[in-house]
Formats: sequence, C-alpha cells, structure tokens
Amino acid sequence: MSSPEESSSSHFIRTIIAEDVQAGKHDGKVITRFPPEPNGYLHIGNAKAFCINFGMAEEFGGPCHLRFDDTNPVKEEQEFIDAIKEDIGWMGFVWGQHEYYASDYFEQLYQWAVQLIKDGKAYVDDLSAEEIREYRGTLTQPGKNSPFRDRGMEENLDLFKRMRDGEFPDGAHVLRAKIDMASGNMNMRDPVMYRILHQTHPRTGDAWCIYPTYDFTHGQSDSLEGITHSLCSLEFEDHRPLYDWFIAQLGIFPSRQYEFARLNITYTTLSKRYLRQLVEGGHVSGWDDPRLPTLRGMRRRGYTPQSIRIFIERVGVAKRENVIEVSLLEHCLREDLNKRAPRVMAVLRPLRVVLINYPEDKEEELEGINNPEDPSAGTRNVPFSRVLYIERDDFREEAPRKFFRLAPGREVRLRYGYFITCVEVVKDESSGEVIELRCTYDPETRGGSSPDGRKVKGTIHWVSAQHALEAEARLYDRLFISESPEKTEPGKNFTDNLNPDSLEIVSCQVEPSLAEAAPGSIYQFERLGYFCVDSVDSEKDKLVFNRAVPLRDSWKKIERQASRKK
RNA sequence: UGCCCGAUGGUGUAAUGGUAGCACGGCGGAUUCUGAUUCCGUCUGUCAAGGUUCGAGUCCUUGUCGGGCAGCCA
Repeated sequence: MSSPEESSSSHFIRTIIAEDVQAGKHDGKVITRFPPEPNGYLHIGNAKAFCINFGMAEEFGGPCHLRFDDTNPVKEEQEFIDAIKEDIGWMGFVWGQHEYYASDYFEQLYQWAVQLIKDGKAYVDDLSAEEIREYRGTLTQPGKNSPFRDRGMEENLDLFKRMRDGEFPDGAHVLRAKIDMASGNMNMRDPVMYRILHQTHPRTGDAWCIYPTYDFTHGQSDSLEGITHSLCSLEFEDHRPLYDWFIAQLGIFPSRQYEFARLNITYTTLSKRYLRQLVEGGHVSGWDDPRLPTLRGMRRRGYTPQSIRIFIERVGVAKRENVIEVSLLEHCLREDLNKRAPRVMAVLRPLRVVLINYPEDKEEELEGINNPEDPSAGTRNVPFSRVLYIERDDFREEAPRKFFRLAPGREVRLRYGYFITCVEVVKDESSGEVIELRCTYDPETRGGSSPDGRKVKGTIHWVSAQHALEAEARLYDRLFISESPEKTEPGKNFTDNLNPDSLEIVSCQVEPSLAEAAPGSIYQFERLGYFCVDSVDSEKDKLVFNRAVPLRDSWKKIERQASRKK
C-alpha cells in the first residue's frame, strides 16, 4: 500500500531503514514496535508515532509489534489497554499475534538485573528519593557517588532478592546501574533500574512488588522481540546512550533507537496532562468530546482513519520542532470526505418560505444526486411542497450586488428544484425580525434549468417543511482561541485560552432521507459542511449531527474583506 | 556557565557537492445547479560570519537563536 506520495519523497528514518535493508543488516528484516503506556487515551500525536512504526514495517514487509509498556502499576489500567487497541485497530493497523506486554518480561528482566549485579554493574542503594536527587548533582555540576555504591556483590544480591520477596516497604531501596555520576548526560548518573512498589498490577497481579523502570525495560524488550528499528519521539534522545549501554552490557540483540519530532497542531493541545485537565475540569464532555484531538474525539467528530493517515504522511518526519496548522488537518478531512460522503440537504437556521403560486396540497419528488464525485452513489428523491425552509443566511433584505442569493425581487434556484423569486417579506410586528418570505416559483424551471435559458447566479439548499425531520446539530469550532494555547502570560492558565464558542447547538431541519442514518455515518450537508451522526447521543427519532468541518466558504471571505475595507 | 538535538517561504517538508521543489496557506482568475469540488496563474525561503571547492542549503570552524535533559513517570 504505497502511494506516489510515499515513494516520491523520503524522510531520514526511511532512508536509514532502506540503507540497512540494502546492506543486508539483520538479513534485510525490519521489525518495529509501538509501545504505548496504558495510562490514558491515544491522541493524534500518538497516532503519528504508531503510523510511523506501523507504516515503516508495512513498507518494508515486516511486522510491527504492539507492546504495552506496563511497568508502572500505579498509573495503568486495563480500560486503557482496551481503548488503545480499539483506536489503533480503527486506524486500520493490524498487529495480529504480535501483541506483547513489557510485564511478560519481568522475570527475564529480573535475571538480567542479577547478572548486572554479578558483573559489578548494578547495586542496591539505600538512599531516599530526596537523597538520590541531591546526590545526582545538577545540569552543570557533576553528581557524587552514593555511599552504598561499592557495597559487595553478595550483599547486593541478597538485598535485591529480599526486595523482590517483599521484605521492604516502598522506597526503602532501589537497584541502580553503576555508570558514571559525573556524566554530562543525567540519564547516565547511575539510573534507577528497579523500585519497590507494593501495588497490584493489571496483568501480573501481586506476583511482583518491585517493578523495573522504563530505562531498564524498554531497550531489552525491544531486543527480546528482535526489534530492528525502535522509532520514538525526541524526548528519548538523551536516553539512547543508556538504551545502548544496557544492551551492550547484557550482550543481547542490538536493537537501535531512532528519534523524530513529535506532532504539534495549532489551536489545540497534545499534552496528555492538559487533555486530562480539560476532561477532569469539565471543560469538555469527556475523552471522546468531538473537540478533543483524541482519536475517540476525532472519530466521534467525523474524522476518518484515512484522513488522519494522509495528514500524518503530509506532515512528514523530521527532528526539528514543528507546529502544523490545523488547516492542513481540515484540508485532509475535506479531501477524503469530498470523495465519499453522500450529499444531503439540511437547513441549520430555518427561515420559512411560502410559494404563493404553488398549489396548497401538491407534493412532488425531485431527484437529487447523492455524490457528484461518485456516480455510483446514485440518486434519491427529495420531497417538495408549498412551504419550505431555507437558510436564514441565504436571505438578505438589503443585499450587496455580489450577494447571489435571495433578496426582495431577486430570483434564485432551489437546488434540484425550481427558480423562485421573493415577492414579499413578512416580519414580526414587535421585533421587526423577518419570519417568513413569500415567493413565486416558475413551473417551467423544474429540475433547475429554464427553457428560456435565463441564468440565475445563486443556488440555495432547502427542505420541505412538512417532510423535514427536526434534528440537533452541534457546530464545533476550534477549542482554543489562541494558536498556541499552552503559551500563557504569567498568572494565566491555558484554560484561559479556551474558546467560549467552541460549541454551538442548533435545532435544524433535515431532509427525510436521513431518517435511517446510522450512528457514525458522515454526510455532506450541501453548502454547509460535513456532518457525522453522533454515535453517543443520536437516536432514531431525535438525530444528532456533529459538524466535523465546514465547507470552504469563499463568500464569507468576500464579506470579511468588504467589512475590513470599511 | 554540563550533555544532546535542531535551524530551508506564513506553516510543514524535499533537494545526500551541480537549476532550491512539493503540500497547506494567501492572493488573482476560469469552470460550476454546492460561493463546494476541479483547473490555471501567482506570492514568500536556505540563521550569521568565515573557510574548503570550479561550484555549498548540503562539508569544516566559530557564533547566534530555538528545543530537550536534574521522576523511584514513560
């Protein structure tokens, strides 16, 4: 599955892998992995990481392992394991039997730790967490050796065994690698390999009360699985020397780690911590709130796996810090949906229109095209009658010349219907609000063209009042008003950058063919945008639509420019 | 005054010593029964200074700017 886009340009990771394969390294085999920690829901930033890992494997004909990095039972839950699998599967990636857990390697890891102790390369430290921090030194000053650093091998072995046996409370001891307390790389200043945690683990239960740290787990897990290219994000760059050190000391399969810059997108946050705050602070409805960049949120909003995948491809892979404009994400969604989403008519803010020369009880069926981009999608019938709803935005009492829609005395085409001309504007006497338009229709223009060849510039969408279904539409906008919501002035919180209008709920009128719309299905509401039937709140007799993304609107642009000139 | 990484248009990303290209975005136009889509045109770029070279975005040196690192998190 490689598109021209994929093969026409490369990125540094693809180049490295291609060269390795070319050179016959590991017999030309490529095995990658995605190692999520099951402590939260996946977002589009995580998707970049697994798209790269699964993508490279797919491209070079090898497997990509899904491995849960479950070394910290304090934070991890089964619920997240299930959710992560669901999201990756939804994105279209397959790991088959290659589902692993770091916890499956606990015994092996323990044996390796014992080996390092025997080799004089690890020791049990009695220092407290605070003391260890003090001894570690600072970024500019070297650390100093723990007084327990040179304790005898037998004593280390005994202590480590007793740590495992549960003789000590949390924090009493840790096992540390003996490397270099003066290293410029903080990770090499005798990193902790094991800590005591009397905590039930989602998978190993109470079998263990000591747990290996990420650093003592990750590289060896890669090695055990024969991972050839371990592709992760930049924050692990400083850990690579340690990753390599453990593998070298143990003399095991030499997996190699390569790092790339993580994804950032304007007007949102991809920080797990901030996302959690949004959910727990009630700023959004939950982890699947359609305004969130979580995969569940995006799925509910109407994003397709294909659109996210192509987005990740276009964003590229490099090492420099980057912030992608949301407009690219939105572009990718529109591009995908334009090809596939069935068109339908819906009126978000209804204005009543009465066709005064159309017979009272007449009804007819007009033929609508389901998808002009896809003839195989066929046609459908749309009911038409004397009383209609049109979009309030499609009428102006005082219309500028470039306004191609309805106005007193002006003629427009009703999509798939007739030409109509506005002859009277009915207003509410007290408020002055326009409440109804009285129009004439031209019977000769059925289907949208006139025998006399006269042209109308505008075509507007509509629904028949008596046939329409009332539904709820949730109009989403960007969650933050600030391009970089995480950047705040002193004393301000990122939640101060929240967009108060990120959700507008309207009661709309939709064409009756939508009665059978399935949850999760996505439609284009003509001239408005792409809408997804909400998978949580939508019901058969009370449909709820989420606006995934509006259509591009060059009229809005023209108006904005006009008002700017004034 | 530590270690590591990075720097190409507004935003991303290519170019592996030989014409700085692509996408998004902006602007302008054509087509259109969606002011959508599509199509065409156009706009803006190699952090700085030295050096190597016939030739440097690419190699070297120095500097500047940006990012990461002091969890018993991952």
